Amino acid sequence: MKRFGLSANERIKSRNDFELVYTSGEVLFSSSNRLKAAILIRNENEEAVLKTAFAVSRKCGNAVWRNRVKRLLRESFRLNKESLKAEVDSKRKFLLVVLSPNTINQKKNKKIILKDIMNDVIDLLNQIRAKL
RNA sequence: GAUUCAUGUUGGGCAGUUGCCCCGCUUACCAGCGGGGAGGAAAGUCCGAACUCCGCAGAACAAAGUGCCGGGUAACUCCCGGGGUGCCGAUUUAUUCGGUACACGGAAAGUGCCACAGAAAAAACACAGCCCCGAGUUUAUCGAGGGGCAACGGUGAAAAGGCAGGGUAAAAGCCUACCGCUCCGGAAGUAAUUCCGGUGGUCUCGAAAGAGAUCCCGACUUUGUCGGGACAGGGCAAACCCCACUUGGUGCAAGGUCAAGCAGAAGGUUUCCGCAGGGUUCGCCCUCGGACAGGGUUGUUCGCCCUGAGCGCCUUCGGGUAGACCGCUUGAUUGCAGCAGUAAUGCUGUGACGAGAUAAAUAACUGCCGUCCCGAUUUUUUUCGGGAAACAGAAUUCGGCUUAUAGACAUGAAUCAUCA
RNA sequence: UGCCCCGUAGUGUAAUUGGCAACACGUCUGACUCUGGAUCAGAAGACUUCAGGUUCGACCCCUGACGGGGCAG
Repeated sequence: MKRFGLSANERIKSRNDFELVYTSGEVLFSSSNRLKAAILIRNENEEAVLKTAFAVSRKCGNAVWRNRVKRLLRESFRLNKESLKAEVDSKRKFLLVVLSPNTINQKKNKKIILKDIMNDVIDLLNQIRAKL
């Protein structure tokens, strides 16, 4: 397994998993309120599972902007997921995460770069780790 | 030379690290190596097709669309060429040239509408008015009444061909010349269309269309033939409509293959014993007793209690959900050259092809170079620091149209400045 | 991917054979009141989303953009 990779079986791909997260999960907000994360935690599981997805609503901006935000979210998650992964592996949790933008949109943040996203992602990951 | 606008082309490059998607190979479920990975609009979804399934003997109607003519094309609400009309500019004084815009069939098939104003808004019930006759009487520049007329007046977006002359009681295409319109004939052109010539009367038959006779005019093959308007009824069809032409519906989540789970159907299995009792359609069923199996009862054994069902299990079948795969990218493709054509485009030769995802990849960061801007330094060149780089993301595939686009380059127009 | 609807004062709605853009709330000014509210009187506020076209004349008809909303699988 690559250290900073994010391959297909680490991502949420089925519709059932999404409905699980949105119906029975809970929602966390970053400290600056710019991002939000919907998560689902289950304790008893044979093997540790950590799956992620990145969702951006159509109301935030056009297709180019939405794709860019998703790529930046994925990039910052990919670079900072190591400690969360170790926690999940040691405690044998089942964890689903969906990261989304909360207050940022294309009108306010036309040009968006990685530094704008990274700190909020790290903050959200720390919150999730505290919940485990 | 600068700025602005319009049109067209282009839409930064190289290297490294960390990642993602597809293909191939090595491996064996973890990886490694190699190759490839957004656009001119991928957008809007406004048209046209390919392809798919469904429907369909044929015809007609309905509905929708198109609408000067010819060509191109697989097809088109597209493109090219030509014509007409309007506007602008130049030339010039009645034409020619250039640019530009145009949904540009039919208003004489019918229906409808044209507010306000105006007498009247469509084959005029004529307001003010003009002219003639004129009872009457106050004899006048009066006038009941009857008749003729539509020139002139104001309104309006639009008022029933224009102008001039004749004509008349006053008038009128009532007549004439020119123009315009319509129609007819001839010529040019594939056609739209253009050019040239002509565009009178009387009588008879007929509902009309039209036919015939005669006079006149013109032409010619010259005594015969041919041709010869009704000056009418404005606009709107992006109002209904008429005419001509076109169109079956559906859309890759089309459609097809495999197929968990759940539900369904069919079949099999569905404990054994009793000279016990009863019933029987002779397959079997019910009751009782015993064994056997499973469960419960307290931790174990015995004992006791419950159960032995059409339940469960197994096999097969059809349809088919989740899911997987195919459709899925080489095609009405495109660069260059030649030929045909005014052009759109076509043909031939030769070369190229390098996305195929499906909660949806094509990215992030760093450095250097190139472009532009700002600041410092410098006579300038240079150097240093900071900043900017658009519109926008494939989703079955093509042909168009429309819209969005920083900077650079090219062409054209306008304005300003400088020089000659 | 395909399809449908809407756009009018600050806000919510009217206005159709095509003929003066209307109403309510809100805003402003004045009156009443010690002040405010309520009430009364009056006023302002629209290039009818934008750009073209048809027409004498367009919120209305046509074409193209832009924005918003919705539906189906």
